[in-house]
Amino acid sequence: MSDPASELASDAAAFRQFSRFYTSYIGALEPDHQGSAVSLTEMRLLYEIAHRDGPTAGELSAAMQVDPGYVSRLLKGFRDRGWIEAAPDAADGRVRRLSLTEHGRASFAPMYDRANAVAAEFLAGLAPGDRSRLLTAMATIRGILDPSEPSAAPYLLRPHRPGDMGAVIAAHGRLYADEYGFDLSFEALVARIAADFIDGFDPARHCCWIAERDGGVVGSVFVVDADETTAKLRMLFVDERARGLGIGKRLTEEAIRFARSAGYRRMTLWTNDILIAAREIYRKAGFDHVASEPLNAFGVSMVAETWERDL
Amino acid sequence: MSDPASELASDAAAFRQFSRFYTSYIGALEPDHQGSAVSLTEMRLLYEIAHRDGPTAGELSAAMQVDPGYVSRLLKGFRDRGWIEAAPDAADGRVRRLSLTEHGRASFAPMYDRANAVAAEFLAGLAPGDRSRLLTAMATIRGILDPSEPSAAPYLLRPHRPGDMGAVIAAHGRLYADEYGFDLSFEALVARIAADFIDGFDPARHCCWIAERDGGVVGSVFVVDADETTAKLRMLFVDERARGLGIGKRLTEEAIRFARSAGYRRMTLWTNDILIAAREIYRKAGFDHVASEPLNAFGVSMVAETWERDL
DNA sequence: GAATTTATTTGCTAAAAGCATGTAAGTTAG
DNA sequence: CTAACTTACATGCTTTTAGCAAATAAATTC
Repeated sequence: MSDPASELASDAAAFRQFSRFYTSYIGALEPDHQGSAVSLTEMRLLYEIAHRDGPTAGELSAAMQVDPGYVSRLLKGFRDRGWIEAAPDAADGRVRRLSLTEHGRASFAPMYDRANAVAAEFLAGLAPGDRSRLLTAMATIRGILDPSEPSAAPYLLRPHRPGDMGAVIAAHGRLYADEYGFDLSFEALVARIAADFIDGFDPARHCCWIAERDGGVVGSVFVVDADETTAKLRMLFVDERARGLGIGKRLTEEAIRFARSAGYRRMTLWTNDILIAAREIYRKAGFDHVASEPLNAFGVSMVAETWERDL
Repeated sequence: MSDPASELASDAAAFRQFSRFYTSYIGALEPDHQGSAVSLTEMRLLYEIAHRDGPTAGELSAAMQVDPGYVSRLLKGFRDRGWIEAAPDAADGRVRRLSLTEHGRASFAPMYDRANAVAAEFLAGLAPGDRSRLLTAMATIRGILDPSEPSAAPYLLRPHRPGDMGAVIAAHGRLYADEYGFDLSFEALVARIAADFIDGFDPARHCCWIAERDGGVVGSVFVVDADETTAKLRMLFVDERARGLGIGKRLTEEAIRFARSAGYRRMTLWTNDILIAAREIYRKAGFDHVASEPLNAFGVSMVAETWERDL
């Protein structure tokens, strides 16, 4: 597993195994096209015609990776059945813009609905949590394989809810242990801070933002009060796997926005010299480094830093 | 979106859209079978023969949902090429058990490897984070759609390490909120217990077991000291998705074993009347219910119970 | 305006896969 | 123990699916 080449090979095997599984699974789930009025390819073609704006035959052939001659033949069949009509293009006399007729739409809809109904029935049989996990996972795969479909936001900011504090604690513990060699006592400290946050939570003065991606917590930021007019930013983190999306910047901005609207006049935060990426985010967000002191904690030596900015 | 029926319908549409996308995507990715020695179906068939133990033609036809006649014909082709051999069954003279010959294995391997190599090359082109997200998402889908394949590795017990306390806290918070309606203050309580455990950790007197499965924490148990001769079992949990594997029983046994070897003479634990499954585990592990008192906490009314056993 | 390119159609063909029937081996009712 | 039925696989025949290559017609380039 440590050898990158063999890891890649086993990933490839897993990938293909999934594909094999999925295609056969879907084959079993899709209503039987055997003997039905339209084949699966015809169905796809109709779908594309319905969901594009006046496509041409060539466009469909290219998009679906189907032989143009075959597409032409299938379209002829649709025309014979009165499902589509082909309007000559104003600019180019060779191409013909295709669209479903009323009759085509009426014929296609029930076929499409029937297939969807089978899928819906299947989904309804799943536990609600599984259903959303399934669709999230599908969106994830789609987002990775098909960059043209940026499928909604790559991440989501939301307030905290049960399970989040633990996730934030776990992420801090793992991250700081892996990257900076902190020992377990750091995770204990974070756990206490999180517990204090919950027990003393005052929505007017405190706030927590959780960054979520693929159903998992990938970032957080907390705002608590240092004194009457000073807010304190705490526990900012972004998971390694979600970096480069601007999540850290966004969380910091949201924290500042909240602090301002809650009436604080200054904001302070505590960090240290080894957290290079975080320092950069703070600097760009308008914080200044105002004090330093050496610190031995969590089994590591570092320089603790205080940063501040006016709001 | 608030209407459950229309939500289900849109989920179904998303589900099918993904399937459409994925099958066409995979079709494009698989090496071109056009003109190649074997068709995709032949490839699947060879794969099934290689990965089953002496399958029969009928078995393959049923599993792959392919016409028996067609399967028979394809098998004949394989036999003609010397790729498979058919041994008559001892019990039933009609059936013939199939297996790859050496030559068949040698012919199949490169085809299979080539397909895997294409997949590997594709995966190598992805960002490393995307690759792991992709495979995780695939495993998620597979786990939901195909519960019969609950991954090879059942589970693993190990001591705690960075990130585990947070995971345990998160699991408690989520689980008790979902199943019993506990509010956030419960998660804060668990966080404090976990923090205290780490800060006061004494390997001779305390212990923590983490149950891990597919790289995630799916269960835990803690042993701390109540007094000189009494051990206290705490924070036993098993994730919903890992139930039925005997993890709860196993964790409890390990906790008892540790307590005994650490020299404790009694073991006590605190639970409540609504945790039916946990109570059953404690009962079977030899604990007796010795005291009850009503409790209002975490936004819920319950009856707190103390259980004990000698070691 | 001839040559070339592009969008679509059509003739031909091959592969893929199903249906119906056949055959031999096994099972069961009388 | 046989006749009737069932099961597992094989074969003949056919349909469906889909590709290649050449044809046609409009558009573009030289």
